[in-house]
Amino acid sequence: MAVKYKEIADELEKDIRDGKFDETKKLPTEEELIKKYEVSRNTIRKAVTQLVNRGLVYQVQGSGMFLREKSETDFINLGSLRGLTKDLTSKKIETKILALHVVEADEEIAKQLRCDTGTKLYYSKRLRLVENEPFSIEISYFKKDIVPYLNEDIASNSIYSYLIEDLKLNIGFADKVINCEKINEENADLLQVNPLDPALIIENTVCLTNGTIFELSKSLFHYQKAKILNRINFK
Amino acid sequence: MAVKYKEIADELEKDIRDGKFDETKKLPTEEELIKKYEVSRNTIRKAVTQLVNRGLVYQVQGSGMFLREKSETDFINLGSLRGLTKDLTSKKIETKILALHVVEADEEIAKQLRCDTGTKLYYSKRLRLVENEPFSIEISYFKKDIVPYLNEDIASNSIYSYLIEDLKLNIGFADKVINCEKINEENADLLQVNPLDPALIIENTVCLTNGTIFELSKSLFHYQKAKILNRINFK
DNA sequence: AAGTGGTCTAGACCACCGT
DNA sequence: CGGTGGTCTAGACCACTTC
Repeated sequence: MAVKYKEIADELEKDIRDGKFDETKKLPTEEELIKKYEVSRNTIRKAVTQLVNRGLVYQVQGSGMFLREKSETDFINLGSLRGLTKDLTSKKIETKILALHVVEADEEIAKQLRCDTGTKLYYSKRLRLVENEPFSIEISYFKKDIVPYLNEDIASNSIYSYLIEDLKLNIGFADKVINCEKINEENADLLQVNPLDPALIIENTVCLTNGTIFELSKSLFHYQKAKILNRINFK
Repeated sequence: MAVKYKEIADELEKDIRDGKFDETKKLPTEEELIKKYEVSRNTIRKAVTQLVNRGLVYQVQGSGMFLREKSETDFINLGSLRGLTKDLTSKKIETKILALHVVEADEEIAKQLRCDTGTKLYYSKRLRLVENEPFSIEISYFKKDIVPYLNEDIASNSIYSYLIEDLKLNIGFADKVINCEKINEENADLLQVNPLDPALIIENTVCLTNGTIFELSKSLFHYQKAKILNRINFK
């Protein structure tokens, strides 16, 4: 880390989650935070901006910085990097690997990944279970030159933890497209719903900080169990 | 406006949309923008941060500031304040008002709006048509003390334009919950789909900058016609 | 090594909220 | 009016990319 404003943001986030400001529902003033952390005002403001972007805090000019109401837990957080493992912390999550191997990009995938057809990719298909019940099906393609190695052990846990902590990938931004469809027979079977029941779908295109696309994924969620939460700030 | 960094952000956004940087797919360097707009570096950086948050640009340390690929048009943009009218600019949008009147908050709504039961609210139910076909059903509750007046004429166009430009409301942040359900008979009829077909749903709780909740809405989208786009930045 | 973005500081002045 | 956030400046130094 070693970056002050991020460290302060993370520490404040922890304090917020620990309920340290629950009585007042307010953060200390900028002045107080400046003294506490011994940094300049801009650094405090940058840290707080992080909290605002994370949906934890809102600022009112002339009045103070307030906690947003705690969001429902157990929702899928669109803005969070890692997937289920971090979103549904209170639940038991299991992963069943349905497929994991190297493939070559066909024309369609190559176009979406902005690479040549034939480029080597990891293909994975996983069934995620929450509290022992089928929750989602996740199909992913990773560019092999960026993710050179993947195995069942890694894919059974959080792939993203591996990408970030082990491979040290710098993940920058993503496009997410959400819609819903009638589910097909094969997937209905996996999610234990009826064919033609709805499925909530997120298609995800993920880029490194330098702009390179490295992952394409499609997740199908159980329509009765999954809800997506997104906290938005205007201004 | 009168705020420099927002003005610069808006001007740059316009330039981007006008294709002014399409050849290089890069913004001018910070140095060049500082000279062009005659402001300090921090002001330029704040303006660019806006563009990053809007999903238009990404920054690469040591290299430059690059345009993100143009997103599919005709998607519902989760992050945008106004609704369909701004998202699907290329399309013909019509609104049919199914209900619009003042009601008193029942227990359930009062709880969600953090107000007393019996509080006066505007209730509206609208059918939105895109290119002459049913697209979504939008049900909204507005606190009447914050939105004192609403009529069919306003609700036929963009309610949000009215709230912002006429009522000068300062809209701050929102919680959006997305899921999908089987549609009921009445709504299936309106959207011209079959009962039990899927519906994509967004439930929205909107607050002013001072933290007051003023709107609650639920939108049901035609499952084959609606896609939601969300551009996310990590870091 | 030169170019370009990222972090941090110190200080000035403005705008808004509440008493 | 005092307290608190919002905008803006000017300058220093660091980190990464590119050649």
